[in-house]
Amino acid sequence: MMKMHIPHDTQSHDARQDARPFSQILDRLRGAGLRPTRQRMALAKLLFEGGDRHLTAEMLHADAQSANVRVSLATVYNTLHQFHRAGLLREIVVDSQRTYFDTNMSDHHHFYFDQSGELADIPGDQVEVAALPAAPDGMEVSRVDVVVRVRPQGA
Amino acid sequence: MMKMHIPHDTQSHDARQDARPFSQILDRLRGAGLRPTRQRMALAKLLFEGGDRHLTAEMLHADAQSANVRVSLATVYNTLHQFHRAGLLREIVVDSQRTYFDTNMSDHHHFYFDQSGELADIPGDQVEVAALPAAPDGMEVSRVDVVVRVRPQGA
DNA sequence: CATCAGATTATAGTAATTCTAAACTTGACA
DNA sequence: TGTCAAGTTTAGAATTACTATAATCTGATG
Repeated sequence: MMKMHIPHDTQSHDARQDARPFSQILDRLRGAGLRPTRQRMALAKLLFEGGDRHLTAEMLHADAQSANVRVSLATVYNTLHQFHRAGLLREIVVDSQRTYFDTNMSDHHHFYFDQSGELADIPGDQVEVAALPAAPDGMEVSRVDVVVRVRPQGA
Repeated sequence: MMKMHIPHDTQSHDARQDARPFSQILDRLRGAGLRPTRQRMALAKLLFEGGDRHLTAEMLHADAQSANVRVSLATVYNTLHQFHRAGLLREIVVDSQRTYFDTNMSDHHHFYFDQSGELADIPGDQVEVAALPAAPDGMEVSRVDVVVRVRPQGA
């Protein structure tokens, strides 16, 4: 594998292609007061080079291992939360006992497959919340999450 | 308090008034193949006599203690899940690490107060999901949950 | 009122996550 | 470029919310 010159979008970029997204991440990290360390940059690569992803800390940790990036699980947790605070990731709550992070920051909602625990994006324009109540006194809406739970037909 | 003959719906019932809601619960439990034991009936009383409530297992357990109902935490967990399966409670996922149950079974959505971890019902007609995508192949929608996350103004 | 499937309980176990404290990097500055 | 404080990482312990286990109890049925 990996021998032919196939044009693809996630692997084997040249330096030019990498430059744009990574300087963006670098800026974001610096802006958030986070040093661009080896671990953070490696995790960022794993997170943002693969298109839209939904993953848990354990999943990212496993990813890192298979990519021969040695990072502790504690660092994976820290990094996910830091990236979240820096506005690079979205946190999704669909399952108590498991926190998912979404690399897709655009306005959108989710399908949740109850049996498998998997998540899928619903493009933003396919869900429309037509009416919303006023936020309670002294409060403002920080986000509206719509989760469409699905199960195999007839289950 | 509690001295006048005010028509009310949740507290200080006489036996006649209790008969209706509790025979309903009794029927539901029997229908679900669950014996109406001392513990289950006591928890049902705590759950359904106080109007609409959002609570965790720990909260219900604490409630039971203060009402001098001795029930183990394990039984509280079992009972909440059984009531949920029997269609008496709704399970709400808004916070990884904490499962809430809602005694309000009508069609409605929720406000979630991020700082305090509290939940409030939004009446069904105040949220309107106007457009929904088709469920993925072979799947059917089991539920649509809308969570409006709020925070103190300016936070 | 004896039986026994079903219910309850204390306690141990588990999974996800967070904490801790020591060791290691990093970036700024001499 | 060497030094150092501040920021990071790490292994492992701790915590939290929940589930499993196995012994004991209960209550519907005959």
